[in-house]
Amino acid sequence: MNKKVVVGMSGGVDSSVAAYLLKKQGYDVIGVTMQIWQDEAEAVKEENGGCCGLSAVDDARRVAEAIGIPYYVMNFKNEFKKNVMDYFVEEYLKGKTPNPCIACNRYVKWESLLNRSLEIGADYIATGHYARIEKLTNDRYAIRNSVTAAKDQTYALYNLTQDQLSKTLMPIGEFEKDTIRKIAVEAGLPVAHKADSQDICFIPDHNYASFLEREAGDRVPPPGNFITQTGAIIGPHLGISHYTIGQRKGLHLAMGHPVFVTEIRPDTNEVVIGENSDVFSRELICDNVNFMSIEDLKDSRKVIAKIRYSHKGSLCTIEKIEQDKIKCTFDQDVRAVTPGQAVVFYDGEYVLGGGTIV
RNA sequence: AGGGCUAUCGCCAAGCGGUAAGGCACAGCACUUUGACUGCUGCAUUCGCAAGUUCGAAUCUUGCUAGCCCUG
Repeated sequence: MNKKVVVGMSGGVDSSVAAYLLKKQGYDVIGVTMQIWQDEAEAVKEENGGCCGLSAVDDARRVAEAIGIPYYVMNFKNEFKKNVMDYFVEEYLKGKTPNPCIACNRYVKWESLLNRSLEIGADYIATGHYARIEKLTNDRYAIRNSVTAAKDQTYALYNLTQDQLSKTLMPIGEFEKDTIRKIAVEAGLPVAHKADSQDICFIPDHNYASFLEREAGDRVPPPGNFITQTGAIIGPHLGISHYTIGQRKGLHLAMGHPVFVTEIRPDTNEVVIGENSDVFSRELICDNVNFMSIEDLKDSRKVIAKIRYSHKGSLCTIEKIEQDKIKCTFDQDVRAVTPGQAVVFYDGEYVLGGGTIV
C-alpha cells in the first residue's frame, strides 16, 4: 500500500508542484487548503498577496483536479488566531517585532495540520517550501538549505520539532524556482504563472498599525517621545508598536540626515533614535531555543547565524549561558538585532537550531 | 515703539541681475512567505506682501508685514 501524504496547498505554484511531484512519485496524495484567517466572503474578493488567503481555495481545487487527487479545505481559524494573530499582537504591544510566519509554521502548519492529517490516516504532510529535510548520522532530522540560494526558506522553519520533521516531505527543495515553474507549465497546472506570495497574509492592506488597533483597542501603547541616546527629547512618536529596530521611514523626523530607531523602551514608552552606525551590534542573546541538527549545545562553537529572513548570514560563536538561553557573538557587527525576531544557526547547509532574540 | 539683522518647498539650506541646487521629511514603485533595511522615481511656473528700476529680478530700490538681536 502506498504511503499517504497530505499536501498543504496554498493555491500557489510551489505547493501545487509539490503535490504533482509526490503524485508522480507514487504517493497517495491528498490536497488540503487551510482556512486560517479569511472569511469566506473576503476570500472570494481576494486577488493576490498572502501565502494563505485569497482565491487560494479556487486555485488549489483546480490544481487538485488537474493532478487527479482528492481535495479538502480544513478550518484552522481558531488555531491560527490563537497561535499567530494573538502572538503577533502581544509581541507588538510589548515593543517587540514578531515573525508570524515562524509561528504559523510551528504551531499551525506543523501542529494542527499535521495532527489532523495523521488522524485521517496520513503518514506525512508535505509543503511547497524551498528546503530539504535529511536524517543525519546522529539520527536527528535537520532542515537543509534548498539547492537554490535565491529562494531558501529554511529560516522560517528552524522551530520545527524532530517529530514534526520525521513526518514531513518537502519535494521541491531539490529544485530551482525556475525549474518549478517549468514543471508547472509542463504539467499544465493552472497556476504556473502566479506571482510569489509575500507580506503578512492576514493583513492584506499592509497596515499592521490599524490591525493592532482593531485587535487590541486601547491596549495599544500610547504616543510618547523620540529621544537621543543621551536622553534629549527630539519629537513625539505614535506609540512604540509603530516601530522596529533599524527603521528609518515613517519617523517624520527631518534631522537633515537619515536617522534610525536604535532601541525601543517599553517601560518608559520611549523610542531611541540614532545614526545608522548606532544600529550595529556585535552580540545578542536568544531564548526559546529549538535544536535541530544537534540535541543540545555543550561547548561553544562557530556557526553562521541569520538574524532575519533575508539575512545572508554572519559568522559567529554561540555558547549556552543558561538553560534555554544562548549567547551569540558575531565576528563582525551585524545591523539591527531586533528583539522578537528569530536567530537561526547553521552548521554548513544544515539548520543547527535557533531561538528568539531577546 | 531708537538702531541692526533676517524673511526661498513640511524642516534645513544654495542662490549675489539671466530665467529656483542639495539634504532631510513625505509619496509611489521595485525588492521581500515577518517587521525592517536598500534601490529607483516623484516632490516650489515660484522665492513674506505690494509697487518700482530693467529686455530680464529670488537676486537692485521703496513701502508694508513678521521674527530675532542690541539700546531705551
